[in-house]
Amino acid sequence: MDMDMDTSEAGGIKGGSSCNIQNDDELDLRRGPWTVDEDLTLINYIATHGEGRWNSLARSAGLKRTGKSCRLRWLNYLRPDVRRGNITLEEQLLILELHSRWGNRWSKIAQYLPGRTDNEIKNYWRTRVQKHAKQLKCDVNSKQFKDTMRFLWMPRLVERIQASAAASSVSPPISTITAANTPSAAYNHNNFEFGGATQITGSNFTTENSSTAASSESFGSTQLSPISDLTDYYYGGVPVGNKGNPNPDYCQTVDLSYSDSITSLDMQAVEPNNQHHQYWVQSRGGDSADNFWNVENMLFLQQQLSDNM
DNA sequence: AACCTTTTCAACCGCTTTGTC
DNA sequence: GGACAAAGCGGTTGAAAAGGT
Repeated sequence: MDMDMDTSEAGGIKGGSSCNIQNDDELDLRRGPWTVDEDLTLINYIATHGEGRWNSLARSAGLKRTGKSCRLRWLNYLRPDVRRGNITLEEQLLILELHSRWGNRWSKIAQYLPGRTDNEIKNYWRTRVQKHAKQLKCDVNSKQFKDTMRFLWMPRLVERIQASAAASSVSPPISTITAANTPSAAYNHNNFEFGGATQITGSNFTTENSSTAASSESFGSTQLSPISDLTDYYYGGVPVGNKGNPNPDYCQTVDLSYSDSITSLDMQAVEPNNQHHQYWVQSRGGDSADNFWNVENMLFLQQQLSDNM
């Protein structure tokens, strides 16, 4: 096992144990942040010999690191196809959807976000999503929070993706719409039923071969419709991820265009400077990609939570 | 400017799964 | 089928950066 391997190489189970430190010293194994020289050594070695067999790789390359540490450094940081930087709206949407299906299966989720590592997705979930749950004083795994994500957060993400696509004039053609199946209608104050069977057709998660209904139940870990590998993903007609080139033919497009039926609340949702109604939760780093929460929604959720207690 | 608090994320730990003999 | 090693995974930690006072 890796633990055993580490024990034999690094000399201990607990990193902070004196035994471990002693053996680390004996083996002169390094820990902590990687230096530029170490990075270059690892990159050059893998460029020549390929990756894998991490323990022998570490020794052969002359790195005073465990094989495990080398593997992690390569996969999470040095690999040439690692994408860095802010998680895009599309990626956020995909993470939310896939997490609703698979839970904390970070590596599985990462397979559908090319260039993103499981570690990065995990960190995103913990720092952003769990933060919101904490702000709302509910458990991140609670039905209330999951419903909030599906009925408020995800439709809002779709809107923002659409809005940004429209702003950049590269939005793909969208078929005609009806007011009833716009995401706006789905969480319109008048139509919204928290956790109930509200009309959410505008934000159904679709794949090339499925039309998974976005019921609140589907947000749990059960009743998951199978998702095929190598599938292009669309959420509400918005391509949110792919394992290859998006093919519009695969898209079971759900009408998403805005219409005159958009309510005042909906308009506020895409109007970032409305100080009166909006409480934009700023994230450090300036992405603002997770700023979907407004006072009304938070109060609404809190009301639901108190009603259910 | 200095200090304190909060947030982020790279790296680690330990457990499980997979592969090989 | 058992033993062992390697790889993979998810949870957690802690240093550094950023924000707040």
